[in-house]
Amino acid sequence: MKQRHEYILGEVVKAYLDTGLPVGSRLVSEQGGTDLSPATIRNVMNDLERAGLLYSPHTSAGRVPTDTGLRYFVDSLMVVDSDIHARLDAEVAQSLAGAADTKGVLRRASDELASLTHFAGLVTVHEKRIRQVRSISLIPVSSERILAVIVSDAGEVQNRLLVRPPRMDDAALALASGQLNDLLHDCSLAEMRRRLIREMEADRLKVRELIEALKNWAEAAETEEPEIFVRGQPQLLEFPEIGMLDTVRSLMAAFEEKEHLLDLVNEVERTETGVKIFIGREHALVNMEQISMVLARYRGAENVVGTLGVIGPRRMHYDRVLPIVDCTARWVSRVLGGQL
Amino acid sequence: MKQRHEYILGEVVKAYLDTGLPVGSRLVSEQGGTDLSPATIRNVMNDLERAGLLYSPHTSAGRVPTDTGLRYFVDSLMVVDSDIHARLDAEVAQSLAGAADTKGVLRRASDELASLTHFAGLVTVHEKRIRQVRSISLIPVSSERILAVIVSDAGEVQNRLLVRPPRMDDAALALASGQLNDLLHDCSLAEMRRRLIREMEADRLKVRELIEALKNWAEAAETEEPEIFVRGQPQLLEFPEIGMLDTVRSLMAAFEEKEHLLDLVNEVERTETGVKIFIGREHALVNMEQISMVLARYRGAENVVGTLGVIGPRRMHYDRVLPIVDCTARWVSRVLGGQL
DNA sequence: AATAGCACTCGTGATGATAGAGTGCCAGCC
DNA sequence: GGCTGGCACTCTATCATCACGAGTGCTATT
Repeated sequence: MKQRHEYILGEVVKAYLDTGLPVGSRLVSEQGGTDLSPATIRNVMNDLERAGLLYSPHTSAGRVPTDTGLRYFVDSLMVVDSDIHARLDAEVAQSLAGAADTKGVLRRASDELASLTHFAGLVTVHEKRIRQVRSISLIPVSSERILAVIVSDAGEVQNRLLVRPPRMDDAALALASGQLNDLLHDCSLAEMRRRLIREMEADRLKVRELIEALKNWAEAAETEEPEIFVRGQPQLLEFPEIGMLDTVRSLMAAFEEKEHLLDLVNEVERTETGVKIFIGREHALVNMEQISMVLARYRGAENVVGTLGVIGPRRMHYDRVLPIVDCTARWVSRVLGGQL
Repeated sequence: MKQRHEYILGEVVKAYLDTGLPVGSRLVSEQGGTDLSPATIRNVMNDLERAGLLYSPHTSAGRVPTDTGLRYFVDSLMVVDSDIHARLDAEVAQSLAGAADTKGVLRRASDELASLTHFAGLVTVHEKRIRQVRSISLIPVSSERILAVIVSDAGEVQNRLLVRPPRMDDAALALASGQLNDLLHDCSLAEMRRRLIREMEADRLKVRELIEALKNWAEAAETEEPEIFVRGQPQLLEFPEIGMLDTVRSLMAAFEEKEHLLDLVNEVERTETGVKIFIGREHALVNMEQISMVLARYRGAENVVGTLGVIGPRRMHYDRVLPIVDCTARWVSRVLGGQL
């Protein structure tokens, strides 16, 4: 592509990102650091339109970059201000430092993404499920309740209050706890369920209710919903192109039915590390052609991994958002890696 | 109020609930079980308007019930179909039965509220915070991690993975666990924090890092966010009176900043048990004049209490929604009371 | 007391004219 | 040959106008 064409594409994109409106040849001629006449620019824009990088909503509107146009801009033309990283770093670090636990870190991360970008911040967690049981213990809580705690090989913990079987004192409980631990040590949830059923049939452990409860738990844990933290949705409505009723509906639906979002987000998973940008139709979410996403993976210690990023209008300033997402992902990884 | 006036108010309200549009005298005259002429009805409607129960958006539109008009309808005119309870009961019970734990029950409840009413279902949890520590225990997890578990006097459990101090074997851990338990047994979170600080200063327990971590935890737990489950928000957008941009924005903001919602919801708390209805401006949420809420308390065992209900358009069929909320609250209470 | 009729008001939707923005193309200029 | 100024053209957004329909309030009538 000729240098002039690149230059003009860049100018059109920049103007579009600022205003969200179609940009005409005159504007480019006047604002840009060039002294080309509108007519010349029109010719170039015509070429760009034929190449599929721009398009006109109608005859006498200016041009708007297509998804491919924006993509070209992001991939080849955009320069990310490197100074920004330094300023961001402190801000993000401070915000995450105050968090108490993993959940808190992720919540704050989504908060921070939202407030830095003024779009919606999104953090998802994958792989948190217990795949392999490392240990299980039963702890007395009161005369009527006991607490069961399962720790996975990934260090993830789940616990639940259970009803204490009648006539089971603390000693018996400790014994049962040991037995259970021997039985279930290092097996998967499915295996755990199977073994518990076998035990129930054999009625070896005498505490049928307890085992039943554990079995139900194992079943439930397998089908648990993935978690997702979203902040700043209302901010999106400020953008008229998103304020369309259909878009809002789809957006809310997407956040509520997390599956679609997660499918998409999994793609980032498969990509190399780094930030991945989806522009307009590049994600396949319907009614969300006006929406872009900037996502990155993070990876804490203990197999806590996931995706975080920003959902905003197609016309966001990718050069500012990209370092924000990148920086946040790095810090989340660092904080989680250090603390958990 | 004269019987005829009540009758006509009722007809207007019913028609309004169906269509959401202003209703004129002719419509009432034709649909209703009366043979009064439109002119007569106009006179009555005029009286009702002066009484503040109806109002006209403009000269030649029909009448719309005011908040007070709807309130009068709900309090005095509405008859709740009692058959509905029986059908609901089975449905709700079945839906909640499948849930694995408290959180699951609440999530399903909000789901069920949303799908039964086609509005947004809302479930909040109060009083789940730990006020008084009943017991604390440290459990070995791996050579590098230990699990700290705090059980409150309300039976609520919180746990957290901590880094195991170097050179602390399982025996030392058990010892420390006992000591801590003696120290912190039956004290409030604030008190727990104070004692831990004192211990740190005296350096009596030798495991400074551990205590520090616990202290941080106590601080974080005090400021923890209340939980809230919302489902079915997108369904609200189907109603044109809610599809207004301002309303949507306020709605999303309200769900995101839970404080306002919770303030409101706390009012239900103070009321006697039963279902409480907020119509339009009766709640003080700005930009949400077109929105009503139907809320009820639930109360499980172990001090798990909260509020649940429905957020929908002002023109909802209160006679159908009311039993749904009521029934759900009862079942949530029952299920949580039985299982926890 | 209820009704019928009528004049009046107001919002809605269609129509048409106008101004403005921006293009495409052509002829001329460097 | 590439760039530019000029011009005709197209399309949209906006506004005023108009007719229509809906519904009311009032008054005369039964």
